[in-house]
Amino acid sequence: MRVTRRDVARAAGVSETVVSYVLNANRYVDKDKKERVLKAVKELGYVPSPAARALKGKDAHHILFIVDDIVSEYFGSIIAEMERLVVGKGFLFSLASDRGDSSFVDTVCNWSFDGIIIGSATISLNDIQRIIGTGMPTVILSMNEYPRFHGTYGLVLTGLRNGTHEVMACLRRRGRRRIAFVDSFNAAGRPVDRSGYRFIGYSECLEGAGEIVIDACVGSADLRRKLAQAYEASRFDALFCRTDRMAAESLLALDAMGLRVPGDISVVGVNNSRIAMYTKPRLTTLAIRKADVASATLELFSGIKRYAGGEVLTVQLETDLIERESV
Amino acid sequence: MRVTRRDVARAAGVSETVVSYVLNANRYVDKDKKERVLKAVKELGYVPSPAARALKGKDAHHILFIVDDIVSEYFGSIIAEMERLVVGKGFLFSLASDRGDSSFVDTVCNWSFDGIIIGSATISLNDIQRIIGTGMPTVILSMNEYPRFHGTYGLVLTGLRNGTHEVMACLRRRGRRRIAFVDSFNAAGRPVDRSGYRFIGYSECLEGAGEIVIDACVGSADLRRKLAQAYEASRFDALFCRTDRMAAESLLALDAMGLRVPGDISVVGVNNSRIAMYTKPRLTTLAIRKADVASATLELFSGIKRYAGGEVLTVQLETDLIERESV
DNA sequence: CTGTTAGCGCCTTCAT
DNA sequence: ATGAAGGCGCTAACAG
Repeated sequence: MRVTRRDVARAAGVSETVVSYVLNANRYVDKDKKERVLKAVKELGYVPSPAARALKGKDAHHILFIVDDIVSEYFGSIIAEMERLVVGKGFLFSLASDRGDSSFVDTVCNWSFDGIIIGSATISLNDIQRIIGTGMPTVILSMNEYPRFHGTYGLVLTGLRNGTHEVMACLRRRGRRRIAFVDSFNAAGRPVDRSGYRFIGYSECLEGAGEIVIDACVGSADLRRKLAQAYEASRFDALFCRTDRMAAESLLALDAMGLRVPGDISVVGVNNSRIAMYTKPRLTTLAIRKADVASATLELFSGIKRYAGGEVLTVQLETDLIERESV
Repeated sequence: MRVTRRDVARAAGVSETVVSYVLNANRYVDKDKKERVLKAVKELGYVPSPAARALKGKDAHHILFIVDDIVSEYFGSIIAEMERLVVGKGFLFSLASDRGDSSFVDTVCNWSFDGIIIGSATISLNDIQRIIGTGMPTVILSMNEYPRFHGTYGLVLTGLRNGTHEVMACLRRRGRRRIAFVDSFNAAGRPVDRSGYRFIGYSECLEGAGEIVIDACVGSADLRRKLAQAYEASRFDALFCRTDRMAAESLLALDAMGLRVPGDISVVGVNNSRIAMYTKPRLTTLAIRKADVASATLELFSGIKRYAGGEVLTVQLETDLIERESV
């Protein structure tokens, strides 16, 4: 059955308090007793109940990741990296997808997390503020330009803006001048978010050329239609796509339109996801350094706990442009 | 700050106990008071602390998913489905990847989950038994033939075995006779697991033809080499791959070998993941009904809580063969 | 150096 | 129909 501190205490022949002291290493404990405790802990496989710890306001070894697309492997790989970094320490990672309904924030606020990662581009500013307001260490994986929130929190700038500059430069080097921006699928089919770093980076590199934007499409058919339309109107010679998935979809669409990649058109995606390896031609893609994101985030969590003066701790990361066959 | 039951009680002008009674609906409470409580709850955005509930052994609204490959979108889509089913009820989904070290099981056992899903093919039988032994509702997403564990638990048979029969039949209809089985990547490069339903289904349909097996490869280069070798030896005319990813990798390898798909060789994957849409040719794939997996799992959780007589509750699901261009 | 004690927020008898 | 009180497992003063 469940093994509690009491069991350990009995097995080691000490009082329950001593067990706590040993495990939290916050009191000097007799060498001998200490060893007995450690031994008992190991033998019984004792792990302090996170629920009880949480109740006392202590670390719960619990990290929450708020995402907008659970299926995206982007989040999965970051979690995998973080897990690697804390393996053996008994951490638990949870996922919450914000599906527009703010009520999930109530839920979030009543758990105790050691860290909350906001990796969703669609979560409302108000909800972000509420989450930061709980006092739980929060870091924003910033894909967008955000206002300054109130309180202490972390900001990981993944480098998409500069990375996009690189993409654009690469495209230029290949002689591309009429570069279009392709947004992600979105059930609502709304216009591209101009505060996203990808788009900002894109528009900063237009060098006088007019912007060509394919707003969020509802599905493959819609994309196909809009792409054809845009080609008719603008004769674009390159596509910078918000994600690899969109780049892959675009590849299909272009193929259907009889356009050759990279012969006629260059295509670039973002994320270096598995998909990018298997398309034909293989995708050139802007890779976020996921391992860096993971370690930076973890460090920010402890940083936030130390300084709580209301400042925002920022980490700026680099990206890597992975050139494959599609440019 | 954090809003507790006490705040609600004060706001509604009742005692804390009444608040509990209203929320748990396990006592008759005066209509009027009840409404005041509900109103206060809504206004304050009160959510009972899961930590405190867990400590009392109540539902924690917390579900754990144990996986072997976090990056795989398979698990992500099942979680997404489950989330849809319980949206608004304040559920939290957590991920644990078993990385061979059993110590994570100690951790798992000391949390309180309302449900634990075992979706890992590599977790040890011993660990599974320990998890079931905690008494927390456990369901196994069964990709393999498993022994009978001790205790009450759920088993979701995703239908891979019959599904594989369909795949083989489809391949036969296309005139394929020398069908090879391609295992997943695996750092250890070990031989294919013959207790997996995919392999079982495969070997049941050999009809006298000898089996052709590509054991787990360490990476793309390894796969390429083994595939070439196997082709030399057996002149296979079809590949049934453990996952879409392996099918995609195989496509690349075959292309490098100068073999045409589906002209010379047919290729089939499993999972209907996004990848399958973007390869060239597009992948024929065996789709697991993820939405059914999600709902069956949730139902099993409540089933397990009701009957606790030591039986195993089983659900048998169907699959769908999605025929695209690669066969 | 170690044990005793008072909660953390909640649920559940037990009284009323 | 409702309130008081004990305790889930743990931590952190507070006394020895």
